[in-house]
This record gives sequence, structure tokens and C-alpha cells, in this order.
Amino acid sequence: MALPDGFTLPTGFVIDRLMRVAAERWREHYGELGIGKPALIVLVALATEGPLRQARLSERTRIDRATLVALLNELESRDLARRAPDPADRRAHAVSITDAGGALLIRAAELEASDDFFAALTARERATFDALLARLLVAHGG
Amino acid sequence: MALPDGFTLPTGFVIDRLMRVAAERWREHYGELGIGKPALIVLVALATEGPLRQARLSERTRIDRATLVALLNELESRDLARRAPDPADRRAHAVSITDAGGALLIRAAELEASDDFFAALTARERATFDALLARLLVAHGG
DNA sequence: AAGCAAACGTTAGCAACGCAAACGTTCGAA
DNA sequence: TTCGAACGTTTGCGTTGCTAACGTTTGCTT
Repeated sequence: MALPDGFTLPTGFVIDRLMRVAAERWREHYGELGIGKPALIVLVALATEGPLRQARLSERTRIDRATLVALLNELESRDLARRAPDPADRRAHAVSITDAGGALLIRAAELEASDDFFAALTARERATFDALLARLLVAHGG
Repeated sequence: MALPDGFTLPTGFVIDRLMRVAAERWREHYGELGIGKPALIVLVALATEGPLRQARLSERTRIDRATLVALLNELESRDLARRAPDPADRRAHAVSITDAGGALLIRAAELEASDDFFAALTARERATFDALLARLLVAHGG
């Protein structure tokens, strides 16, 4: 109420609302995979950017270092990721994805591909959307 | 790592990663507003769709009814929203936004507008992006 | 008209996640 | 050599989402 004329809905809210729908959709997928969204994001980062020390992994994924610890413990216990001593720095760990982790990631991509979440968009629009998203992400440090 | 050729990053992950950047950016805004993102989303829904009973508000915002209770208590204690008895159904509450809530919403929109989160996009691209987002949201029930 | 399944808001409990502060260990620069 | 900074870790707290249950009210069915 009492909203001025020409008031435009903040884009962030629209995205957030959309993410809530996506979260609903994906809960069953997560259930099948037995893994949470943050853990999946970690695997994506590891798969695309090779071995990373945890501090760098935290920067890339925007997941706090403290939160990352428990996440990596879980991933390691399932043999989806691996912590190895970093030869160049005895403080750091070189975290890498395992073959099992890569396989799970592929399965996750298949699940999203089979989902009709983006059905309202044509292939062309979908490509535009992805491109704009990528541009935004790169602009904010990948 | 064992990712097949032509493997495309799940769009959902890209959006999620972007949202994490946005969350970082907005934390200070929330700090100034003294309110969380879910509460802001509730206010947006109330401002754009008039008085709503809590069950409907839950559907629109995708926030669970149980979570909504504490959220509305908080909003009501700050006089940003109001619960009134629904004359048509004695079980339901007619939730509406107050003038103070509307003012806060306007302030939030100003904060996002002054943010350069979408600086990497031209005005034209930004419009395209918003349009695609809106299409997706409408396709999933608004 | 009475009974009953369903919807309403609420509460309580649990799990996941983000964030802040502190710690011991290790590095790198003064 | 000394000292500040970075690394991973632990602990604690707050927020949020979900499930299950509850008393109240509704509306359909019989």
C-alpha cells in the first residue's frame, strides 16, 4: 500500500522468489542424490577449477570457511571429494573431486536437464538467459 | 575431472552462485533496514497483492506457514504489517501492509536501485533479463 | 441435522546453513 | 629472529525451512 506510481519490483526479489520455486522442485532430486545444494555447488567448483585449497574454494563458492569444513567432511566420508596435503604450503589442503563425485555431478546435470523448469522459455531465450547470467557472474568475480 | 565433453553447468547452480553474491551485497542493506530477506519478500507480496490470508501468503511467497508465523509476529511488532480478523472466515487472518511497511519497501527499492549489482548489463539487457525472469515466474504460478 | 474430513493458524522440535570469534599451526616479511 | 597474517578447525549463536501435532472453524455429505 502507498506504493508510488511506476514502482518497479526489485529484481533481487524476483530472483529470490524464483529460487524458492526451484528449491521446491529440486528437493526430490537432492533426495535421490542424498546431498544438499551447497555440497553440489562445491562439487561444481572442484570439477571446473581443479584442485583448490579450502580458502580459495570458499571464495569461489561464497560458502564460509567454517561451513565448508563440515561440508567437506561429509563429501569426504562419501568419497565424493578428497583432501590432500598441499606440498607448497603445509597449512593448506588441496581439495579435489573424486570419480564418484564427478559421476554424481553428471547425474545431477541429467536431473536438471530432464526437469521442465525452463519449459516456458524457448531454446533461444534460454541461451540468452544463460548468457546474461554468466555475464553477471563473471562481473562479480566468477 | 571426469566430466564429459560438452558438459554444461546446470543453470540452477549459476543462479544460486549469483544469489550468494547478491546476499553478500545486500547484507548491509538489510542491516540498515533491520529486516531479513524473507520478511522483505512478505512485504512485497502484501504490497502488490493486497490483504492476504496467511495460507495464501504462504503460497505466494513460498514461505512455509509455520515459518510465516514468527515472521509476521516480527513484522507486526514493528508495525510494518497487520493481522486483522477475516470477516468471511473466523479461522483466517487478513494480513495487510502498513504505511510504515510501504515506506520501508520503497527504501529497500531505492537501495537496490543505487546498487551497481547489474552494472555489467546495459539497460536493454537488464530489461531483457527482467522480462525473462518474469516469464519464468509467471509460468510457475507467479 | 449431524457428523466428519478438511482447512486455518499456531506451537514445538529438528536439521541445515551462515556468520563471528577464537585457537594452534605455518608462512612470509621486517 | 620476531611478528603479523593466512590456513583450517572448533564452538556458539541466529535465521530459516520442514514435519507433525493441536484446537478451532468451516463446509460438504449423509
